[in-house]
Amino acid sequence: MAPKLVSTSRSLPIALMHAREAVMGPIREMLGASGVTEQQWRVLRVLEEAGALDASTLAQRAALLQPSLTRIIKGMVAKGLVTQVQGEHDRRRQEVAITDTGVALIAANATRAAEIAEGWRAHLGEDRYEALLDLLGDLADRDGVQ
Amino acid sequence: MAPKLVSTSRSLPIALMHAREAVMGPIREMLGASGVTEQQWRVLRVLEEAGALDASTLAQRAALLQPSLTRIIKGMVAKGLVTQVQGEHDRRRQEVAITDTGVALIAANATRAAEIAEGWRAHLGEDRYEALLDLLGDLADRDGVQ
DNA sequence: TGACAATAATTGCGATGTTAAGTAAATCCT
DNA sequence: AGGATTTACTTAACATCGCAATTATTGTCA
Repeated sequence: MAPKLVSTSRSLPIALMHAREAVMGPIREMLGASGVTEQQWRVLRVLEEAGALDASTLAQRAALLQPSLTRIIKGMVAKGLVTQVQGEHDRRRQEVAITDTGVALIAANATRAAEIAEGWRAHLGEDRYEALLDLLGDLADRDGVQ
Repeated sequence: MAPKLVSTSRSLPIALMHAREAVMGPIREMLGASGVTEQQWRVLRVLEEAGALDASTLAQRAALLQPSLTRIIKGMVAKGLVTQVQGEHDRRRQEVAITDTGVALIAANATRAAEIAEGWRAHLGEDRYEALLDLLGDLADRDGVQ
């Protein structure tokens, strides 16, 4: 017979969706004023941290699919937030880099972003907050297995 | 000056996205064969567990937005997976219920779904798996605050 | 070298996410 | 009673997701 499935309230996918919903709320509120989406924000954050990246690596680190990134970058180039140049050695690659405008947008939101992150940390407590990030990392590391 | 933001690898939103990506992979693979999306699967799981629900409650429990649910239900009614009837007392409400076909679809995937869930539990370990669900629940409970 | 495979990115399509506006029904309030 | 609010859902518009197919470029190897 069919096994009994766990309660939906203890289902990992549903719990992740609910958590994401709660976490993204304040972020979207913050970003709305700057006219960037949460995806564009992730792209900016990754690029500012890592420097110029090819599209594949950028997509992976920003948790975006390649096709989505292609379209997102197009909009960001138009807004002057990033640049996109063809790779020299490998002309298949598209090197994406953040612009001064993009850096300025991050700076303009850094205070609020830090406040929001601190709010979560305070809500869960330092130790549990770090433990959560570790656990989520362990899930992501298992990507593709099974 | 602008505060320094945490590394993107320790960013809660990005960690959640990566975890979701990893967790959903095997599920989508499983559901693809049945011709249902992960969202439709969540709707079925919630309805089978809770019985008939109005659209708002269903959307909340399945972690879907109302507009998305409206469209998803339309497709599911067409496929015979759920029924949708106007509320008797309150005719604004739409009562959604799972059909025998929907129950059968869950049963057909229950074994594989249980295997996948067990894989995560084994990967993290019982205690850490439960702790993760608790932590995600705490995040979701904070929805709206701040 | 030249067909073939592999890689990086783009494009197309249908479904969903997100916000805002619209519609219908119930509730409030004097 | 009845006009203003609130509530539940739907529709609309646009961006993104997720998958598949395509294009352009590079790498492989007989």
